[in-house]
Formats: sequence, structure tokens, C-alpha cells
Amino acid sequence: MQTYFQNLLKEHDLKVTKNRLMMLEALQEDDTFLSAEALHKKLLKHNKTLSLSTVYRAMEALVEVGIISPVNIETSKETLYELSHDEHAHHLICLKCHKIIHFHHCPVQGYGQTIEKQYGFKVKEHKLELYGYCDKCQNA
Amino acid sequence: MQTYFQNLLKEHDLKVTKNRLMMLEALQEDDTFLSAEALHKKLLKHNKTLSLSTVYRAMEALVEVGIISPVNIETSKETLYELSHDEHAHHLICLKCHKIIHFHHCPVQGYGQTIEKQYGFKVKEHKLELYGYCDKCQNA
DNA sequence: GTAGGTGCAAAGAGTTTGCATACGC
DNA sequence: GCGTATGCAAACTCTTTGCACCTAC
Repeated sequence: MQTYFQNLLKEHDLKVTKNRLMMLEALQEDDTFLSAEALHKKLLKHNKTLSLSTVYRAMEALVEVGIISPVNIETSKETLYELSHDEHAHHLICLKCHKIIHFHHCPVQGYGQTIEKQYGFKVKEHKLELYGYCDKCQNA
Repeated sequence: MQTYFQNLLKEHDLKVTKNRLMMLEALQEDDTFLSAEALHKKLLKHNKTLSLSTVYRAMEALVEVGIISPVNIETSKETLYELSHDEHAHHLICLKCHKIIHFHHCPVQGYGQTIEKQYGFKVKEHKLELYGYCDKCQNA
């Protein structure tokens, strides 16, 4: 599995460093969004001198080549990061526990054409977030 | 028109002050989103000693009672504010000139039920933003 | 008169940058 | 060895807070 990330970095002309591999593994392990600070805190166990700015710089580089994706959600001021998925996805965000759930069906698909006709606006991408309460938090 | 805002403030048990009226008028005049700083800069003409923290505190109070709405969009780090509209709306955001256009038809309406069935997630609100290029910027 | 609003300065959170050193290739 | 990555400290941006004073009601 390490080999996979090593190749991924090489493919994008990024140097393979221990720090970057750790970050990618941590993101994979959690399979959810992590803030730069959360990632930093988590990885200090493995590299006591890891700097927060290194995390930010790595996130920047990885976002640029598309290996990871940043998201800014309403329930947090921090930018969160996750491994990019092939599939187009949106998010369910629990207002109580802040858990983030991906869902892959996109109710907005094809809607860009309607908008283009109506507003002369060329839609390139979109962001849909549903806020509410998850299974657990509803029953608590 | 001033009277309208005065009443609006009173209705929500907020004191009617010159600063707050100015802010609401400025937001109305622009009919678009303004950041706290943009609002502050704009109003310094009318009140030379207006403090940025006063703007932030006013925004907080006005958001709390629903007179204005905050939005965090991907093209700006700052929180932007606008007068609340009765109608449910989403946004088209130009990636070049950063203009924001409201649109009122909601393609996600009723979609919450599908999500609730599928994920046991109770949807309370949602946010849809379409990013792309406006009329003008497409032809430039 | 009293509670809430305001200005100013300082603090705080999140993020970015400059620079010297270390490391991948 | 060259160029990128890293650690550290400092700077920067946006926002919040403490406190004394002021103003709406």
C-alpha cells in the first residue's frame, strides 16, 4: 500500500518523503477529513519534529496535483483535507457530531445546462452540502 | 426606507443605532455580499471613527436574528454578508470576477427525503454553489 | 438610569513566508 | 551536487475579546 502512494507522488513529480507518506496514510486510515492541525497532532507520534508548516506545504502541493481535496465546511473554520476520490461526491454534515458522510448520487447533474440557458453562466463545478443530523445524533 | 430597517431592528429587540442603519443601507444598496472589511471601508466615509470590531459585532447580532445571512464561499477567505431574502436561494459564483448571482429555483428540493431513507440522515438545510464563468467573463 | 452598543488596543485562530539546513534523486 | 522539502520563528489575515466610555430607550 505504501508503494501505491510512492508511485502516486512520483507520477506527479513530487519527491517521496517520509512526511508525505505518513500524511497520505493518515488520511487513508481515517477515511475522512482532517485539518492540518489534526493531521499534525496525529503524526507527531511518528515524527516528533514534524512542523505544522510542513503539513500546510504538503497539503498545498498535494491539492495542486489533485491527490487530495480541500473542503471548507460551515461547521469548521479550518480547511479540511481528504484523499481525492474518483467519484464525484457531495457531503452530509452532522450539525451535532460534525461527522461527514459522502454520498455519490448527484441531484444537480445536468443542471448546469439549465443555468447556462437562463443566466448565460458557464458552470464548471459545484458544491452541494446537506446539513442535518446523523443516525446516532437523532436518537440522542 | 429607513423606517423599514428601524422597525426591523426594533422587532428583534436590537437597538436602533446610526451604525447599524448605515450597515443595512449599505448592504441593500449593493444588493450583494460584502465582507466586514469592505463594509467598514465603505462606511468610514460616513462615520470616521467606525471600528471594524463594531462591524463584526453588528454582523453577529444581525445574523443571529436572521436579518442578514453569512456565506463562506471558496473564492474568498472572508465571511461575506447580505440582507436575508425571503426566498430560498443558491449562488452562481464567477471564478474570474467573483461576482455572485442568486438563483431561486432549487434542484435539491425534496431530495432530503431520499437521503433520509438511504442514510438515516435528517437533512435540515443545504447549500448549493455553482462555480464557473459569468456572461461577461466568458467573452473576455 | 440601565442595558446594550461602540472605539480602541490587544489577543486569538488559522495560515503563510523567509531563511538556513537536510534530504531525495 | 542540484533542487526540493523541512524546521523554526516570525509575519500575516481574519476575527474575537476586554475594558472604559457612550447612547438608545
